[in-house]
Amino acid sequence: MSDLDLISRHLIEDKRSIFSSLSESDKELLLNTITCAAYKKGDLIYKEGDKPAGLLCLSTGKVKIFKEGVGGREQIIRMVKPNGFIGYRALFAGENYNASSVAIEDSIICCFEKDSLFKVLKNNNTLALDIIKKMATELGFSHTRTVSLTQKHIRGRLAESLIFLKDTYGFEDDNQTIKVYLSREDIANLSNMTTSNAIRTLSTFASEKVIELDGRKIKILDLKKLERISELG
Amino acid sequence: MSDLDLISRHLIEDKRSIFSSLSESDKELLLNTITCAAYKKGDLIYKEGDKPAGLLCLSTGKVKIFKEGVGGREQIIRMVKPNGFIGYRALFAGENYNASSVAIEDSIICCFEKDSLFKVLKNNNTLALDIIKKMATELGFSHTRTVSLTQKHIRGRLAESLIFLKDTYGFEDDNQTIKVYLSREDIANLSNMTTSNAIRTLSTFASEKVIELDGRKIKILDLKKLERISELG
DNA sequence: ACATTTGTATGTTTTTAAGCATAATCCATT
DNA sequence: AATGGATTATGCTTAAAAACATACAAATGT
Repeated sequence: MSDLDLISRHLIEDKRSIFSSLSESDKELLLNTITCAAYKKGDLIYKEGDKPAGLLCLSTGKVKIFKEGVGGREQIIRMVKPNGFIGYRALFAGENYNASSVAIEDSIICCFEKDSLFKVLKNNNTLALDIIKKMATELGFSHTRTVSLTQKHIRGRLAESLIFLKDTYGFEDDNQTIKVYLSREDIANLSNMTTSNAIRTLSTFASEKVIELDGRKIKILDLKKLERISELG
Repeated sequence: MSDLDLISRHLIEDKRSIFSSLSESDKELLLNTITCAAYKKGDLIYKEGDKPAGLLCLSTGKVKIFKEGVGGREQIIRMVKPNGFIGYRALFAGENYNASSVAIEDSIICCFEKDSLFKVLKNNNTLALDIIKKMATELGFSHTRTVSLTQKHIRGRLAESLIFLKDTYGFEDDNQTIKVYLSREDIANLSNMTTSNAIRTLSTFASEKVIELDGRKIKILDLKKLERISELG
């Protein structure tokens, strides 16, 4: 059995996978039509307007999903971690992608082929209900985010983003360093601000001993304070 | 048969309803546990933190859905028109509401009881897939809106909101007047700006002959121009 | 019919964050 | 090791929108 076989099998068999409770034959159907690919850091996975070929699932690595707005300025709308889905919204809406996706680390991504997936989906109500639940949760997240990004001030937005990154990717072994290494530009695009302001505000947080900076490494020194900054707006 | 019976039956039987293709017995199950209620303009339907009792569906009237943000400032995240669902996100996510809902016109709202609905949903895959599609579309809308609200300037945001209201509620018989009558404050809360700025910018649009104002009545005189303002940001 | 509140309108000031400029630093590649 | 390009850092200026202030009109309740 090849490495990629193992990888795709794991995506389905893992007990946290929404596919884990499928019948063996359904699992086989999905496995037989899955394709996996490796992406280098910075590689484009898909861009706005592309047609989804299936359901993408991140096996290893990290991925950002963003929309291009006014004057090409990008807004990151989601960060994906291993075992997370990529671009499922467009697939299920029957639309082309209206966001773009780029690997921010070397990544392996598997694609569940569309027709097989829908075939399985038609006969598995639990799966459909799981997807409904997943999307409803994501929609709630999106609404919350809209309000934060529009109403909070720069400090609040940046603090929220740092907490979001911590919640998504967790800490390194030191229990302080956020386990993702973004450029200042990406942090800005996540937090709806200019790169200069992201840099400036990060420095301010560092001088206030809320965080510690070392290149792209961000240590959270005082989570309580960061949460207070986030809530204050 | 009572008026309310007729109303709820119509919600299910109407060919555009997602329930129209259900079996007669499933329809009966839903109908037997439905409850309808009348709301006056300004009435609260539910508020953030409330627990959903079922799937709300607007029969007649108009409803706004909004979140409270920094300092109680509200952001309208959705406007509902007849036959539209209200509060389905929280229900399907298995969460309490994280937005509030208020009737902006006298409205009749029916509630499909939760357990019956899920019973029907478990045995109707097409229905589940329809809901997935609906939510995926809504999620796309939310992302687009996030980018508009954060990146566009005031004029662009207001123009977009006016077009959105036109697309949602349509025109009066004159083919110009937007068929919804919101306070300046609601328009502001829809467009992420202060009430003063909504008033000011509406006046500017009127002086530029893009729209015509008469109290809460808004006539779109030059849709092309409005679209251009919206796209420019 | 009157008072009271709520909503609309518009001018002025202040705050916030974007925009722009420049320098230093870090990387990648030759 | 040298070069060029991207990234990070920081100061300064400008633009955008919020905040504030006031006036007036419309709706609501007594």
